[in-house]
Order: sequence, then structure tokens, then C-alpha cells
Amino acid sequence: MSIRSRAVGTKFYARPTEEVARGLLGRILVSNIGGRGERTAGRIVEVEAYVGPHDPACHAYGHRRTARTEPLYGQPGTAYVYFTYGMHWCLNAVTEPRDFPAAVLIRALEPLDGLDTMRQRRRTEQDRHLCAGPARLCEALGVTGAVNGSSLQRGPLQVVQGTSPKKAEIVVGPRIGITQAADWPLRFYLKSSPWVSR
DNA sequence: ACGCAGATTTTCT
DNA sequence: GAAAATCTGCGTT
Repeated sequence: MSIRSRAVGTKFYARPTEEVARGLLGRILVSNIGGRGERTAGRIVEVEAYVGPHDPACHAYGHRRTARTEPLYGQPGTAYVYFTYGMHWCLNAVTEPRDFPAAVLIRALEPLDGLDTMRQRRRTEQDRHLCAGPARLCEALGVTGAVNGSSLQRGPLQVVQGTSPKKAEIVVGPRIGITQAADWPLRFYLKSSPWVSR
């Protein structure tokens, strides 16, 4: 099926972050991390936009260019993976032209492929919780800092075509878990999906 | 079903 | 030294 289609190209990511966020819903994230052909994949059902240096919740707020935020300044379509709360990894897709630091946080997937591998990595049998949350999906797909800065077109993690949802299926709301700009409506998810994080 | 505390370490002040 | 784009387990309702 669509899992075999081509990776989404640079032009897709080199646009306003909010558009890219909406556009990522329904696409498929494929991971070939872990050797031995342990392929895992899921349909993106929930995302958040972190729209640039003017966004107080963005890691690059005020153009804070540090070792951590460097990937945000790179090529659109780069994976930005950061570590937080002492134990969790989160995955973003870098957006906008090079040197404009913005990204889309991938928050939830509908598991499609490699479910057994996901269950092992997550140490759970509850499929509902396999990929419902930014840190959960990273654990399920084997995403760690090792893939930070890799290309989502050619790297071990790729975003491929999938099927676009109807506009009426997309729900907009405030981002989760932040304290700055907490009311900005930059979270997008699929209304009828049982796989979103909440 | 809901709410709260603890885990654990990087990053920046 | 404090906060952090989170998750889990355990408590109570």
C-alpha cells in the first residue's frame, strides 16, 4: 500500500510551519531503525507546530542558537530529536527555509506496521498506548538522539505519501504540556482517530 | 475515571 | 539551581 510510496520532498517542508503541520496529518512515518529489518510504521494523526523565533514555546525562541537547537536551522525535512524530562525523546520535522528555526512535533501515530516490534520496545500489550504521545511513538519506532539531524527523505526515518484527510476531519486546539504561549491554537489532530494522545 | 507525585538528566540561567 | 514540547503507577472517587 501507500507505505511503499516515495518520501515527501524538501519543498513540502519549506513552507509556513502551520501548513506543514496540517499537511503531515495522514502521512506515514516509516522507521528502519534497529537493524535486522525491524521496520515499524504508523499514520500521523496528531501534530503540533512550533512556528519560529517569535514563538515563546519554540526551542529557538529569540534565536537561541545552541548545540541543541542547531538542527532547527538546517535543511527543511530534517529530523529534530530532543531529550526531555530526563528520560524521553521527541521527534520533530524541521520546516521553513534553511536558517529559519521552526518545526512540527509528531505527537501520535496510528500503528500500521511492525506492531510486534513496537510492543516489545514499549513493553506493553495495549496497542492504544503504543504511539499515542510524542515520547511513546519515539520509543515504539526506536527513535533516539542517534537519528537527530538525519534526512526524513533519505534517512532511517522517512515520511511518505499516505492519504490526506478531509479538512473537516482536522481539529485545531492549544498545544499540550507547554507554559509559554499556552493558548496558541497550533495543535492539529484527526477528529475520528482513536489513536490521538488525548 | 481522574488526579497527583515521582522518575531522571540535559540544558540554560 | 530550576525548568523541561512526558509518561507511569498508585491513590482516591
